Amino acid sequence: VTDRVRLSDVARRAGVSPTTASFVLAGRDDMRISEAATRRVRAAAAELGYRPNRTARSLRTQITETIGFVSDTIATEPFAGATVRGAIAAAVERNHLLLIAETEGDPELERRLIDDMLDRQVDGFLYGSMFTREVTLPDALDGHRTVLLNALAPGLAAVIPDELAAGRAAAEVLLEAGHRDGVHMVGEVPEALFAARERLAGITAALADAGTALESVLECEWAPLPACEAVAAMLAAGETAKALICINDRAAFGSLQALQEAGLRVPADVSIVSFDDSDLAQWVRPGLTSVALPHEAMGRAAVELLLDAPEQAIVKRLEMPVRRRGSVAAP
Amino acid sequence: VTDRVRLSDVARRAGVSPTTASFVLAGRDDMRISEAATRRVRAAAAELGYRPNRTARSLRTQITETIGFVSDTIATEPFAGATVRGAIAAAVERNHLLLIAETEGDPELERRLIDDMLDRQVDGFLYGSMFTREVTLPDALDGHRTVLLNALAPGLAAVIPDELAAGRAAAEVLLEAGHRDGVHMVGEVPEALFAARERLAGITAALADAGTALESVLECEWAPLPACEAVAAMLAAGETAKALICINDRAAFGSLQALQEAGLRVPADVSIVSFDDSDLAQWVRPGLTSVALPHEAMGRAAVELLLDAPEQAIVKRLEMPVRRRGSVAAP
DNA sequence: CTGAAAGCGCTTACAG
DNA sequence: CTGAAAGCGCTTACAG
Repeated sequence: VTDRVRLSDVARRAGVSPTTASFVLAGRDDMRISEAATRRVRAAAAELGYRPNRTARSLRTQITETIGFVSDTIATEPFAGATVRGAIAAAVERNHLLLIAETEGDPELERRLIDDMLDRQVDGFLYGSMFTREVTLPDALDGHRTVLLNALAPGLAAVIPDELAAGRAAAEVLLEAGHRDGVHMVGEVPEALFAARERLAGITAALADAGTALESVLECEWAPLPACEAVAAMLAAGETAKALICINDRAAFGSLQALQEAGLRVPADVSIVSFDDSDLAQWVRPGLTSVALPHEAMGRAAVELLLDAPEQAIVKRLEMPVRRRGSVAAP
Repeated sequence: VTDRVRLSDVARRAGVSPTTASFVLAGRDDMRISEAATRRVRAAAAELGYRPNRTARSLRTQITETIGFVSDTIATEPFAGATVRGAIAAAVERNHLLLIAETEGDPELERRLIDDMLDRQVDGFLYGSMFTREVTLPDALDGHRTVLLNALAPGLAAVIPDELAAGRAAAEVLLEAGHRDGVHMVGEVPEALFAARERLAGITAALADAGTALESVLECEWAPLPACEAVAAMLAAGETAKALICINDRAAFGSLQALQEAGLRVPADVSIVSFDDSDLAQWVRPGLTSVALPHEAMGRAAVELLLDAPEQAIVKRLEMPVRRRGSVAAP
């Protein structure tokens, strides 16, 4: 590596002081630098391929244009890599870079990672959670500009998916197709799970608005096998099902298997709507109509909130778009 | 935020010079600082909760303990988020942090991101690719310590999955179960695709060692529908299939559908082995025996290579472990 | 319109 | 055993 060009190199070549060179390069036209000097500095910088040493600049300005992204986990569904991608893209558009770390839910590791980022003088934090939930902000983040990502805490800026509206949307897809009776929900709804609670509330509200209600909620884990067993059991009990609202695509996948094994066709006999819009939703046949988590948009929105509205404790609820595929038909 | 404690604050409280405080905190026992001074500095630092300003330190030492992770894409299969996770974990274990960015395959954006990281004085780079492939190192990275991740270039350190051995392993799973005839491969093998080429080479070699060979290669895209159609067409043409080696789990998923529709059972009538070990492999029934991409291990290995063997152009081929499930049986 | 000087918070020869 | 001083590469009052 050849040594980096410094500001003093540019200044010397342009025949001005570092002060003047700095003013020109910073674009501070309030300093009334002469046309000639401006031109010479610009030319010198270009010829030498000058790039400012941001470490030095940051030491002086106290600004690093770097954001810390701290999350319990990064790679896993449903709080997926697309969130990271969205955050990175929004940051880069605003000339920032992201320092990323995973806490694995370990408070000690979390503390250390936040300190490590603070030592590197990050300008602010994105604090993320895999599942949407209420969190308490770590002490280490106290007093530092932070936006919660897929998490909520009193008095703090946050970005979450609008699960309530998503629940309504899922139910409305069925209502629009003409379904009123025999609508079951597949997947347990633990009180502690924000997404589940809100989805169910939205579903219930939309059905109530239409003067009807859920036939039943099949309590099972959010995975193919449990869902398959739950649906099979319901069918075996003689219940009629005309439509299933599955808590996620994996549960929908299992439900699909149960229906097939029972000789029921989707969507001719039973319609299915689910949540997440994971890859699975498009691989399965028929494709699943699914309400998507706006991962990328959430990452973007969090960065935008952090950078554009530094003082406000706004909670942004992002729309969860419905992806229509072939799993819904008239009853 | 209360102002950060500086080294000079610690020194004053301990009654020593910043020099002495720095030596103590840096653990430079070659400087023979007195027991008493050492104790006082340590106590003062602890009481004040001192943490060094890494920006200032970096400006002086030219070391940031920060690594730049540049990849064409980060969130997508098969070069998955687990790679990022592994890299982050290995970095944190070594007291480093990761600056992460995505180039989206755009050379201009790539150039800019690398420069942005260089401006922040990163100590080195991980340069990643979504698909394993030969790359040419961007000019901007010239002369900077770099490890390729899921990519190869002459004379450079790199971490890639051992696809050749993986191909052998897939074939051996079938051979061990007693398969010799009627083994087909599902999925096209473009010359440009390193993974495909090597997998096929490994399969071919293992079968040849056992004195047999692939019945055919079904050329189709690596997705459920194309694979389903290709397998259906083969069956319709009257070919007999006893085992399928599918280029990835999505192709295996499609193959499974085609077999089911043809009334063939897996694994009783036809065995299936595939690659990737994605979530799909465990959701499907029977579960797919699949050769896994060691994402997390690759991320870890790349960081370790970068930090522990800075001068060597080692190419690490990481083992792809076979995950055995229910899709293979004796013919 | 321009430059000399101070200072951001550290580390590290150097001198004693 | 310890400290005064220089310096990493910038930015920015301040003076002229």
